[in-house]
Amino acid sequence: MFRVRPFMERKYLRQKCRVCGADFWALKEREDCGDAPCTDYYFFDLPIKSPPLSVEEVVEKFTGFFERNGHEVIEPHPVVARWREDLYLTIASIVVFQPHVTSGLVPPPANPLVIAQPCIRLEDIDSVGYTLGRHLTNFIMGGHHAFNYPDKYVYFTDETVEYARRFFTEEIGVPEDELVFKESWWEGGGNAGPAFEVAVGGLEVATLVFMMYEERDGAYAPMKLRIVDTGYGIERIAWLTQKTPTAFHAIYGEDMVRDFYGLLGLKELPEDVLRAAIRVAGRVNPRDVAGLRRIGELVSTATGMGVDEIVAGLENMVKVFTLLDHSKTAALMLSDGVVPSNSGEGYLARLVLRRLFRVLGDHATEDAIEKIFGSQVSRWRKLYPRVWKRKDYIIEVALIELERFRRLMERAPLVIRRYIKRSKGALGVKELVELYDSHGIPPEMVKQIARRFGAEVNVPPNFYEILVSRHARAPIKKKEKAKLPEEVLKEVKNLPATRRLFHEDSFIRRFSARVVKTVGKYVVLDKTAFYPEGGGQVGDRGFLRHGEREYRVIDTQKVGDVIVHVLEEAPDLREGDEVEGEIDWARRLVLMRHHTATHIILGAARRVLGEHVWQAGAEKTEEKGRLDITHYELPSREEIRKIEELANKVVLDARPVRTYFMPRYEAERKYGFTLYQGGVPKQAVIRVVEIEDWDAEACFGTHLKNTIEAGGIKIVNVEKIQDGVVRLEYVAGTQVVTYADKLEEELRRVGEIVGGDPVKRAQALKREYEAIKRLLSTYRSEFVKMKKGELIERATIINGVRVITYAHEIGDDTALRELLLEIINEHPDALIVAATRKERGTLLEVSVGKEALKKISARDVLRELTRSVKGRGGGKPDHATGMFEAGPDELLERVKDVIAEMLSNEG
RNA sequence: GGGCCGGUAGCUCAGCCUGGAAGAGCGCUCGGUUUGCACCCGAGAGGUCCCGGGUUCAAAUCCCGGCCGGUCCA
Repeated sequence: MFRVRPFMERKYLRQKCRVCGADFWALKEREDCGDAPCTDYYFFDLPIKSPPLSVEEVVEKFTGFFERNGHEVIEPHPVVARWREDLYLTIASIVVFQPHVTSGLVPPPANPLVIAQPCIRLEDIDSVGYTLGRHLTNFIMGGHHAFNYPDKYVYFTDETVEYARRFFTEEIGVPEDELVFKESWWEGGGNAGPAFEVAVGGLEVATLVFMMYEERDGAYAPMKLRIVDTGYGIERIAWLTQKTPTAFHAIYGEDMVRDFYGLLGLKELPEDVLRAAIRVAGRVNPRDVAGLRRIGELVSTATGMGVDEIVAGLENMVKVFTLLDHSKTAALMLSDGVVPSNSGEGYLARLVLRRLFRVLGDHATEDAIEKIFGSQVSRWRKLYPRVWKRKDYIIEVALIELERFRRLMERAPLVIRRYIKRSKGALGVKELVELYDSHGIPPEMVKQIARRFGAEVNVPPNFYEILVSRHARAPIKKKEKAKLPEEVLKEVKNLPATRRLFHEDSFIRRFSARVVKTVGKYVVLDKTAFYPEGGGQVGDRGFLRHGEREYRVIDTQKVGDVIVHVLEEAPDLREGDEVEGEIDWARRLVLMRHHTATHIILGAARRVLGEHVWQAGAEKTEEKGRLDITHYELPSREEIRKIEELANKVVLDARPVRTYFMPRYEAERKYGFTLYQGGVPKQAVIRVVEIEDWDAEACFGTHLKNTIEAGGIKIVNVEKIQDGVVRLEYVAGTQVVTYADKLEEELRRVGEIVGGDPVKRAQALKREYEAIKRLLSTYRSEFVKMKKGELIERATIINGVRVITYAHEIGDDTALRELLLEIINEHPDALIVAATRKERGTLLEVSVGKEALKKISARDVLRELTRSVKGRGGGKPDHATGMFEAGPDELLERVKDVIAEMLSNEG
């Protein structure tokens, strides 16, 4: 496998690395495999012929070379992998072609092809900066791909290695002696295959993967396709040619690095120190906290600078590099329309932004944010015009997130104080984990703040491991539960595709068709106008008729390309029978209106709120349409009104609604990825629903032929269902009348109840309610004053205790409580028992004054009482309650006897 | 999509673990004091303890379900 033709022809030697033991190929004999960490970086010392190239120039060189060699250049895709259900971000160029192309379902847009794909990988986010540029969260992967089908071979290992050899030697001017191909094995995303890692002077510059296996039932099996999957590190190649001290200098340019140092008020290390550092940086294990220290020591011996000074300088450098890296990643994500939130790709965007704010620390001002993102969008204007175009959105969202972050930080001391109090001074690992996990406060900050409250905190070095172990892994992919019984699925799965009359003409309501199969009450026809549930549109209902018999269709579903009618009862039908179908047209028309309205509203929302608005879910029922969109705040009344206005304008414009079947890549080229609002179809040819000059989406559903048929659209509800996601609900056509009717009726009924104009009466009632509350409290205190005197007079003094019994009949518990409290406060020698009739019996409440407490306890009174009377009770010595079956008068008599007896025993 | 945390006066929160009569500070109103930018002193108003159910003699407190907010992880 690894003995490829170019190696044989050019007499490369297969050797073993003395350090890592890997097999590799090179022209000359050498000790190691030429890749960090087996060797230090030494590419600065190599005579590389290419002039210094910027990132943009490397992209041009790369795509140009492969274009000249028979590859078609493909435009890069967004960094947010909207076309994939199992990934949030584009982490490699091959991702663009997964899973449909790699599985063989869809042909590639060109073959072979070349692409310079911006990618985002957050796995190594903790290492950014520490490795002086080896780890980045965003990078451009130059990929040339060839897809070899069983009946169509393009090229494989020999040509791939030869292209790499020629690109690096001829285009970049790397001396061939220094080109090392290390044998390797690559696996990921369910695919695997042998690979070469290409290294120059310690720097890995490309990986050549030969994908030929796929995971099937836990083992690797040969794939139908054999795919050339290459990844050239565009930034690393730029670094190689520029020989700047770090990759960051090569990517962003000296000026921008200096500017970012300035933003943090920091100064850069001298160039010779940086050069000494980069030379050994390949050895650093970024997960090891002591890494920088070790570099410091190594560099100190080489340059004579103090270790502490070097380490401090390196730490500052890490901050600046993190800032550069994260702000570019965030800008890329936001420009692709990601809305920060607490789930999905929105969370990833928030994660990156928050790390950026933390690095900024006290420098995290509005001004700094504007400068940082302003300079990123300018820097990448040429390579990523769309980032430049979305500048305002990027900055607006970054500022909103900054504000959120600040609020979180303001809250932090309060939360930490609570935890200190709760855990009695010492914060343990459990508290630290909870503070981070539930409140987003990292342990370093906890430590700092806790010190102010005088609490010491020890952060375990493996804190993040502990954290990770707490989280059980869950698959990203949400499984859709089957709506049909298992045996039906099995029986129906392999039938020929049902002809979809509803796609030929969405206005067909009657048709005749032939029965293909029946399983119980499930019927498959050779063709049908019944729309099966999908794309958020519910399945059709109606009737199937056969001779004199009529069967009610209660739902329609699909299994692959087979459409299944769900009948109310098992029909008397056989294969080949001719049946007549009729769909519930009134219902279907409403569904079509709501479906087309959904596309209209989405278009309006994108225009009013911005292009980051993306469909996050939708449902169309008979009652209303529902559309969840990504947006960073609840739209204002004004914005909603504008969306509604715009939507109705589109309705009245009478724009044609057209549907086409189109090859996937053609549709993507024509309409962009906004096509995939409602999800990604699995076919090579997709169905596009286009509202003229307004909206185009890949959609399976049934639509009106013209927007005017929607009649009108009214948004009836707006709510935030999750951070970053807003739900719009709306009705169209006759449903608008139904809705208005309902509102009118409700308002009428409210008016009837309050007697008069609802708004005016409600205001008056509110005022009256407040007044009555005030009046009630006046009456209460009057009542208490009056009753108090009366009860004191009626008291019987037994053994120095003023015993009072009282049957409370007015049903005001608050008044009673005030009464009892006032009596025992004013007369400490009082003991009062109040009885109130309740649904479940009689509630006794016993209150005892301070003096009387020396002789008798309320709890004991109840305990004694329960010896002779049926009931239960308890409480404190000065206040107790109990529930009894007997009536108030009888109970009060009994309790008087009990108290008398208790007090005489006492005396 | 899942885990965790929170929801008590206009605001910030205590009380919840261990059930027993609704609390503090700020703000507000009134009175006193004071020419000093977080004045001071006194009095007062202000509550659906998120909602629903359960356990209990008794629930802000315990249990179950829901809603809302936050946060971490996919």
